[in-house]
Amino acid sequence: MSRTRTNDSGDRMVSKDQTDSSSIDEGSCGGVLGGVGVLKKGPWTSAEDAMLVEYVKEHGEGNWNAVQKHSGLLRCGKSCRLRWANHLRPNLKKGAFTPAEERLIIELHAKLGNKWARMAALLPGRTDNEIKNYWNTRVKRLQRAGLPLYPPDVCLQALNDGQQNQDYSESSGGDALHNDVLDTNNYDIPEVFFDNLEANHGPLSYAPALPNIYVSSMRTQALGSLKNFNSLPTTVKQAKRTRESDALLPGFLGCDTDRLPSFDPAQIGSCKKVCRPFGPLFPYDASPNENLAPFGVSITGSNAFPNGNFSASDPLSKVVKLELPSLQVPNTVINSWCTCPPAPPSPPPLESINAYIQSPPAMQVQSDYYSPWNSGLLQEVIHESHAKNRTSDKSLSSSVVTTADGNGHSTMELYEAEWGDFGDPRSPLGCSTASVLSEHTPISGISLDESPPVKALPDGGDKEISAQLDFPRHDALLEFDCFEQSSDYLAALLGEDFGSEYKHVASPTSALSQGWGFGSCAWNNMPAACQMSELPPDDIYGASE
DNA sequence: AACACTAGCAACCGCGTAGTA
DNA sequence: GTACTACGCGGTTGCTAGTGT
Repeated sequence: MSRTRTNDSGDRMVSKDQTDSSSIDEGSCGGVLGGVGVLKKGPWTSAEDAMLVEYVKEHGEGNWNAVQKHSGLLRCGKSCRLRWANHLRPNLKKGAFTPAEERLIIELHAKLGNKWARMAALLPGRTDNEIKNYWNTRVKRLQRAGLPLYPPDVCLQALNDGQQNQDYSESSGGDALHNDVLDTNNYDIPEVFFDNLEANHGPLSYAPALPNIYVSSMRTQALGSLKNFNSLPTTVKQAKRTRESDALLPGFLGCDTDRLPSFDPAQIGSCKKVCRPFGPLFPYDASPNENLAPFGVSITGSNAFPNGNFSASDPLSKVVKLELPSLQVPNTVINSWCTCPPAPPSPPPLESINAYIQSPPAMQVQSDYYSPWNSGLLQEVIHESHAKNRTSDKSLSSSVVTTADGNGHSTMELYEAEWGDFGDPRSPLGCSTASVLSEHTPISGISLDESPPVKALPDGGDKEISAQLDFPRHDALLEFDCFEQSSDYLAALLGEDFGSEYKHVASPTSALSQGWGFGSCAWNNMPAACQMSELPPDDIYGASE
């Protein structure tokens, strides 16, 4: 299916041009330029390429509108620039993306969103258009397959970056919701990961549907439709287009050590910052019926859903509409709903929350709405619930976190299959993120409607969850060969400083040892199921120190 | 073999933004 | 302040090649 891209455009274009004189048309660049002639559109011919190359050799890049003037090329400057940038400039790498590149793209996209040019800058020899096409194709493919867009580890890392950003913003003393850093870095990221452990997307819910998917590119979909997905980075758009200002890079590279939150094991269970504006991009589906935040808080206008998915016609969104973009939600809301102890003044009584969860209004409470806030709230609730009444009150957790089918399968198994190319997908968080992603899988082959009802866990259910999340200890993650490879690759691209840190972060084990990256992400964003586990973190991940 | 369908890619288009004269 | 230029990006279109019937 895949066409060879190597040097194909020219030849193909020649034939095309030879047969299609209609390619000469009014160009978007003005069509007729200064009476010189009609600007040509359509595929480039080898002759045109040669002319352009010659021009660039002589005059260098830039001033593309002068190309037509100086070279006689009947192409608009824009077209020339694109042609040069995408096909003619030296050191362009042709051919299919390598697995390492694919992985890197995925990682970058998780961090940067649709910043194709920025990604291209980190992928030597690749163009933004190429990356975009690859991504869009991939999205479509995975969408069809009902797969999540991102592998668990990438999701988690992105989330962790968000945490870092949050930490940074908080430590910087600024208004976390209004400072530029956040505007730039903290894109609305869906959260509430533990919801996705719902049984209704039980393990392997769609795994059988994807046997033949191109494994190396198989992560996705989670994140919904292509449009939804593509729209998500609109948050990036709104984050203002700074020209390689690197404003976003900290988010992605996440390696500004000054910003790195220290990983305090003592903090692990404290659930202190469960609500974070998750960092760069976590594209996901924000279909209309998923806009309902827990407890009836429907956050509309979120930057995360700029694509119109917040349909006014959506009855669910009528509950409570916060018209502010998510990052502009009043602090009071945030404080009351998202922050954990110390003593949040306004969190609804646990009982009421429980009541709500257990007897939600007549609306969808699929827990598949991911606001930047509900995660924190839920985590808090869960945490409190767990702390308060570890043995008696399982209802809350069971409402939020449900086990799969009880047969011991976990969603990770799916990813194990999906992510074979990238080593062991059974990251400690694979369980959650996979579920999270699957939650937003409209085309998963299993509709939400078909999902089994959320079931309350029997006593000890949390342990069951824990058992189901019986992922290997983190030392098993050493199998993340490809991940390491891509990290190495990134290191090579970005220099040792970044590379080393990124690699450390990228490496689950090193992340754990360093106390961030996977480590901090792993726990702070740990699905409730994991957090509710009786096991201390060390018992989950294994001794990290 | 012929046809229809589909995936992937190159290129275009329109809009917005940044830099500069 | 304005115009111009270049760039970035999302969306779209059209073509080619592969695949299925």
